[in-house]
Amino acid sequence: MNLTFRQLQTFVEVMRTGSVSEAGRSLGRTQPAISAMITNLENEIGFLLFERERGRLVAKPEAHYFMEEAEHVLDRLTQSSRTLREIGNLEKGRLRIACNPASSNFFMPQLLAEFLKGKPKIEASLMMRSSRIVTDWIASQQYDIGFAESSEPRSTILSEDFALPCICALPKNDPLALKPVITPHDLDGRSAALLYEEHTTTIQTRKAFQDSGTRLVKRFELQTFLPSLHLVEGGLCYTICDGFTVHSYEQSMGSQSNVVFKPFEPRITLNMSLMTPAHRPKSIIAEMFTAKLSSAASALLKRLD
Amino acid sequence: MNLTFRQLQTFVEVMRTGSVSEAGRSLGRTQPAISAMITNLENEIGFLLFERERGRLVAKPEAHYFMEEAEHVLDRLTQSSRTLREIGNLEKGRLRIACNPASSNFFMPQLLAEFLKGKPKIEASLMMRSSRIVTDWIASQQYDIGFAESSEPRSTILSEDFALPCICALPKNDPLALKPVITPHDLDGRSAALLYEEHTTTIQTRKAFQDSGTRLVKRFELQTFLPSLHLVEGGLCYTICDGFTVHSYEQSMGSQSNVVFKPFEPRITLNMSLMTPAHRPKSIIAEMFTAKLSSAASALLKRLD
DNA sequence: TTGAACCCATAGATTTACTTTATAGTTTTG
DNA sequence: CAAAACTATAAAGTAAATCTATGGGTTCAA
Repeated sequence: MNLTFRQLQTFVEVMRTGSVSEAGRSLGRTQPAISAMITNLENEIGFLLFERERGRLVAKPEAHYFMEEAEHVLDRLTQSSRTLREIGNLEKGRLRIACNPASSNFFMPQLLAEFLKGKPKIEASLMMRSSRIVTDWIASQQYDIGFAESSEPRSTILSEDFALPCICALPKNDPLALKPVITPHDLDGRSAALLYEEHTTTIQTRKAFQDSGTRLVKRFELQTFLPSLHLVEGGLCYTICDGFTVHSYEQSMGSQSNVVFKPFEPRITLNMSLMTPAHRPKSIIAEMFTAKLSSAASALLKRLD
Repeated sequence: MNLTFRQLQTFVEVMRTGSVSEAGRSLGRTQPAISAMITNLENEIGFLLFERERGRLVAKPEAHYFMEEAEHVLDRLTQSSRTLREIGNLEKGRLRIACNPASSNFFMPQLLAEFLKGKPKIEASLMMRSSRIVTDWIASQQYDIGFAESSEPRSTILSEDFALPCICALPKNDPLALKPVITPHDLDGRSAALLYEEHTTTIQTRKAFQDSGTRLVKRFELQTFLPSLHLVEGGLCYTICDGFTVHSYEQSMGSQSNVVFKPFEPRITLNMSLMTPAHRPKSIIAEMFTAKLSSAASALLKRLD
């Protein structure tokens, strides 16, 4: 016995309308089509579902029994159709994102919020971890999308890289704020806020000062750049921070900030990677968000230049 | 979007086996058939379920999502198929039977037990009530099958009638036990056990004695005949009882009984009706049992003659 | 590196299943 | 009693799924 969707649908409609002709009308088919399909169904299951009395169909008790089953099946099927349509329309799905602290303050949450607008059924998670952990999570396929500082390429990770220039932050009233570009000479001997020594920005900054024979004075050592901007605000130091932090600060402060951002030469870059697990297909929703993230990162890169 | 079971089945098999070719083998179809059906499914739902990587199919996350749905639908469908098969094999169904007291002792329960042998999923009920109530229950379609003393024909009831001759019960050692047929003259003036005056057997018995000018001496009045046979056993009376009671007594006593049964002339008949609701289709199981009951009643009728 | 054995996709022919049209027999209805 | 329901059946047409045949790609081992 091999039931088909068409048979169930036809049977249910005949039961509901109580007539072959009416079912045909309601299903947009002709009466003989319905009649033949019911006859065929009966032959297939091996017993009569209806009795033909005076030219009409009368449902046998077995038909009522079968009716419940058929309706359940059809309900499940239409539910599946709806689910598929939702997936196709990007209304439904799952999105697991991990990012590093710098991008987690404003950049990523803003992007995600915008992306999820009008998609209430998307189940999304955004986790903030160190870049090393984010990378591991992508390699182990625990997350769909990772955005963090670049590390050694791995075969298990597909990544798109962005070299984001770091920007020098100075107090608004600092005379240097009038210069279009800041160099180590401008900052010779002044108090700086830096990250821990192993961080790529710290290493690059030290090298820049060393190469130009100027003095880098570390007055503050922090885990992330964002708090350092409040120190700059207070005139306590300058800092050369990443673009995400600039973005975060501008978003949170608006125009009434007491800090100005200036390009720094030589370039100190923060290499960010947009990572996805290799050897595994991406969900449609993940592909869409990856594209959005990629273009947002490019836009930020362009703005920082 | 209009999903078919064939599509779901094909998709599920491809997911399970992880390959179009393997799914084709397992489904008894060719690889191109599967390939085309998957492509078609993808076109219909509007997004790709698989990625084609180096000549292989790799399921996208959406496919896993869809897989659960598809399996649910198919599970329900195969369950429905099984239910239908069970109904077709008379393994499943419902049977509501009502019968009068006389047939409820042995006749009906034996018949039902035999019928239900090997049909554990049949939900059967057998109720004993007066013939009047049984008839009402059938007319009101509360029961599928009724077996009771005949009453006036009703348009709401289909019935098959059986005129069962009543049989004279005598003590084994009674000289009359040697006669092949008993008549009112043989019993003139002897103690009898009868049912209540309104009962058809009582009326017919009285008339038989009256017509032959002999005396009917009612020593016992009972609701049913079965207890009267124990009085006959004790040599206290004779009785002219219905065939079901004879059947019940023989079944319960076996051969070591102290009662003999002899035909009685003129005939006293108990009219029984096998009733089913008119204007409503019978279930297959009810039809089967009706047929069995009909032939059992005919057999009993034949045996009593 | 080359051939064998896999894999999947596509095209054209074929088969199958379903539908429509046409028709006839019933029953119900006005 | 005629008209308008209803269902069933047969024949013809259509759409969908399948098969055969083929080609291109990958993997594996000799």
